[in-house]
Amino acid sequence: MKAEKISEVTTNRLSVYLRCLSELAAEGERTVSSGTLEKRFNLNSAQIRKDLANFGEFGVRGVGYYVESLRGQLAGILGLDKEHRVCIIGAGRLGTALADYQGFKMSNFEVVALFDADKTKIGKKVGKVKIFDIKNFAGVVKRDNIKVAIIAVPGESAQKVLEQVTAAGIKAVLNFAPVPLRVLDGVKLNTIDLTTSLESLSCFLAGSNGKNLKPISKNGRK
Amino acid sequence: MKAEKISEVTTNRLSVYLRCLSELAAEGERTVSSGTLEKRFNLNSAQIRKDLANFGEFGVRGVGYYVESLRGQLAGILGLDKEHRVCIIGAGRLGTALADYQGFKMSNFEVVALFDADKTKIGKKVGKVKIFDIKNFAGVVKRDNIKVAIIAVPGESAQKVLEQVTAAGIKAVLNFAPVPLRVLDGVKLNTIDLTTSLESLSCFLAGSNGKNLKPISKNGRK
DNA sequence: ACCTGTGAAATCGTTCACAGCA
DNA sequence: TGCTGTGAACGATTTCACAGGT
Repeated sequence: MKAEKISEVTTNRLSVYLRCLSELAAEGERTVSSGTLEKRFNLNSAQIRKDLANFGEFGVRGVGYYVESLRGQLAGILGLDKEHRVCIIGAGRLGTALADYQGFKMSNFEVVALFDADKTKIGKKVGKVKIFDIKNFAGVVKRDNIKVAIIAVPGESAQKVLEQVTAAGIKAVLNFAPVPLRVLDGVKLNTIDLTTSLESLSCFLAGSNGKNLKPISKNGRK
Repeated sequence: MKAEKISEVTTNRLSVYLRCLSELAAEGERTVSSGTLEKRFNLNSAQIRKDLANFGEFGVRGVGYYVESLRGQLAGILGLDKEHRVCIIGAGRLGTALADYQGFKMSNFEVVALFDADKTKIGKKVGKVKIFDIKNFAGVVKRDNIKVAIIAVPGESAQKVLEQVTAAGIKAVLNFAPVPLRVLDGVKLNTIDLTTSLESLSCFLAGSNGKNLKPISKNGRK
């Protein structure tokens, strides 16, 4: 094992492996080999082994991996053994839908606050989560020990909100605004860009990815 | 220009460039250089030029790119000049939130149907979009000329739904279920995996990515 | 026989650096 | 001079293939 930088694609796969293991555990499997994972979940077995080997020697030659044990290791590596307190900025459609999304529990995330600038929303609740004034952001973050922020505001305000978030000392941010954001060193920003995902489908349907590209000749304005 | 396979990361960036250009156009800029885009939106100028050069010679040496003209080219490449009719499968929280998400318009996507298996939901409407019985999937898809499907069902049913979707002839699918899915050749599947995005943040906070990895010694069971 | 862990090879993607055109 | 388009260098990631443990 090496003590080097692990790439993001690698850790993202760990997350996938963990879910596969949970499924196997639910079915009562005690051990699993990388080959079985390859066939069953169409992953690449060499890649699975390489990924895991970054963090230790979890497997047993001739046998495979012990499902429960590996599950625990992956949960630890991914930091899912501690609760993460999360806030959501933007109490619009997306923000409120996220606020009572049930899937957070699985990863030990707890949404504890919503923020908005709209006076008519402040003080209301979405499920159990109260909507606070964005002006009180830093105070609530400190008081409630919030470590993760989700940005669910329109693109125009995203950069400003991000700066507010990092100024309050938050180091992990999930962004849904479809704009390029600048972030300070030491802060982790993940963007989920629905627009790009959609346009990627559109591009596929238009055939612009595949082979046959028409040599669009010359630039527009002469 | 070459007539080769364009990678997904490349086309995803086109989508970003297009949004940057729209912003510049709104500000009245007539031309822009890759260097300006680099500084302003923190992109890499060489990469921008390479990406664009895959599709033609859009720039003018000594000048840069004509904003409006390039915008049109990119919209064409991404297939945004034609309307795409979309359905959403799963009328739960996520599905309904997506059904009246306003951002689809920007990319010329139109949500025309929701599907669910829950009898109590069928026939109701979310905004202007009617909820149909999933049993009538293929029929509605054909009748309404639907070309794109969004899967917003729980992980357990996602694979089955995907098979139904492809059986109905749909070739472009956006999936929100956090499970590995198998897809036929010729079908484009994009997955937006909220769980992985979150766990990536958690992993960062746990410090498992960075350098200092403890040499977790041996496999679990003895 | 089976399966992991891992160098080496192959592939893919990004950045550099500059020739050449406006 | 300013900027594009692009080969070449570099770096990262994936896959291969096999030595070695059980």
